[in-house]
Amino acid sequence: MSIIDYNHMEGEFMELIKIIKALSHQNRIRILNLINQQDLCVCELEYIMNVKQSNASRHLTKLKEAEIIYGKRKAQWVYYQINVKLLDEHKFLKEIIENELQNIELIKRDNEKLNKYLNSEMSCADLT
Amino acid sequence: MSIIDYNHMEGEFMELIKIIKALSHQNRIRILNLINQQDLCVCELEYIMNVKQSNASRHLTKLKEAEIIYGKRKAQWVYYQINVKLLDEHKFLKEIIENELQNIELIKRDNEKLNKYLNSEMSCADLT
DNA sequence: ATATTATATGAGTATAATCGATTATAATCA
DNA sequence: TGATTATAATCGATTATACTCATATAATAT
Repeated sequence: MSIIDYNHMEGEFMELIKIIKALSHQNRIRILNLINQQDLCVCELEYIMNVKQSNASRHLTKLKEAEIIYGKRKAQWVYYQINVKLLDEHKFLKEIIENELQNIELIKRDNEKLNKYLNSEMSCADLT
Repeated sequence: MSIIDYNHMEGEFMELIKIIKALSHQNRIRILNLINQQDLCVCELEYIMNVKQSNASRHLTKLKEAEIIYGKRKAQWVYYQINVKLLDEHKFLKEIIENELQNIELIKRDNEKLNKYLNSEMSCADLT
């Protein structure tokens, strides 16, 4: 039996805690901020955030498990996007993503790097 | 060096993550819901939530460390209350506490038990 | 088919969070 | 003062989370 006994916690509460836990890491917040502006694949996040591929992938998995994001495959790449439906159902999520992050330096730098990348001629294929 | 290297994370980001982490446990959410309605001391929370004293106290400490709540001593008892200033600065907090919890059965039961207690002649002194 | 590229996952390790029981501290009361 | 009560802090054990490296899987390209 685990300490947090999800079997004795009803679905709605469990889901909320799962969402909040998914937000409780800086890399996952950074990912949400980025893909809220533009669908991105793992290697693009890896490049913009300057993290290991496995790191980006694992954090994406956590966000996916909480259904905050989902991925759509295009050729080799999986493009991740925000689950707008969930954002509408849980306004605090939208609040965090859209209003809590603007003054954070690391987020600003991520945004600059994203914009530079988007304005360049580059694509995922050039990032390796 | 810790995995989450707070030294390399600027203050604003660190503070936000700390707040979100403080929300990522069902007992802490329950506490916030309760003291949002009424200042309560540890033994009252222990009684209403039916948890161990050390459990309630530790979760309160986490919320205190994130500055979401603070305690004021009255005689032997420490009454905890919401930090309204922080709630105003971070609207997602207010969103969660006031709009996310109403449909959760466990929260409803907590509220019922709180109201029964408040309508009774009982005080902390009677709970042991 | 084989090689290449992108993504996901298993393994091992390190750190962090949680629990209950116990002990320490702080205020009150007899 | 000494006993009582409320709260906080500590201890050891357990579970959860996060990290990287290496490998597996999936799609594409030659």
